[in-house]
Amino acid sequence: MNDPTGRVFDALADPNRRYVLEALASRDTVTATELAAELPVTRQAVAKHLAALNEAGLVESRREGRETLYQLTPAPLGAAMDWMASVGADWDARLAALRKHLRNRRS
Amino acid sequence: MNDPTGRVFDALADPNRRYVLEALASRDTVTATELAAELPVTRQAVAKHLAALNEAGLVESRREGRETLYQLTPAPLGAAMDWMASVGADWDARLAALRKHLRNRRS
DNA sequence: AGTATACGCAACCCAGAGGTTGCGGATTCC
DNA sequence: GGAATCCGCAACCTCTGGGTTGCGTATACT
Repeated sequence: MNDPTGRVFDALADPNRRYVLEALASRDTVTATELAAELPVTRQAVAKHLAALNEAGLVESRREGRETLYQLTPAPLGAAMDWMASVGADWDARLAALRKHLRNRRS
Repeated sequence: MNDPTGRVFDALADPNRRYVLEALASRDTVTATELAAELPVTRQAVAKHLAALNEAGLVESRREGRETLYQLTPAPLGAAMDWMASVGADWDARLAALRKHLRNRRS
């Protein structure tokens, strides 16, 4: 799991974690207890998810007084999207080659 | 897990599954035993992974004689990329608004 | 016909992820 | 100072996901 892209997909694989990211996308700062009120899980569970997101580099934490604020860091999403795009692109290339080959055979 | 996007991320969360997709991107057709030779796992394990990828709509299977051929179907990748893009975009929008706000305060 | 190959199905094992409860320590409010 | 929040740490539980072995079956080779 040293692979950063792998950690991102791992982080995105959980629905609660995706909810956290969605919330973070429209709220720009959030605390664990705040999210725990909107989710069917405990504050500690949310804290673990935030830790996982932080581990994946998708989130940064900053302590402000007695509460810990979490903030989105969408950069790693780019790398993950690049991976998917490359898989899709290579496949598209092969598909195009196949089409060309079929056209040549037919003529 | 009715959410199709969720199933895609779930599928991409496993390194062996990502290897399968990479192989499939450059080979356009593949069998379970073939992949099992290149991976540190059994044929059955690979078969399960292919089943998971099929469940996520990333792969299609077709039986040809005594072997089962698997083929990439990259369409669902697009939906997953859209999800990530929207999260990133919303965040970027909020960031731009914050910058604007700071500029106004400063002047 | 007999052997070898490729598959699917089922039972089983096990580590780890997601979740909970129960604390104790800071920080803010009155 | 005392009560109310907000947090982190740790122990614990449960269940599912990735993996294996074993077996029966269908297709291909010779």
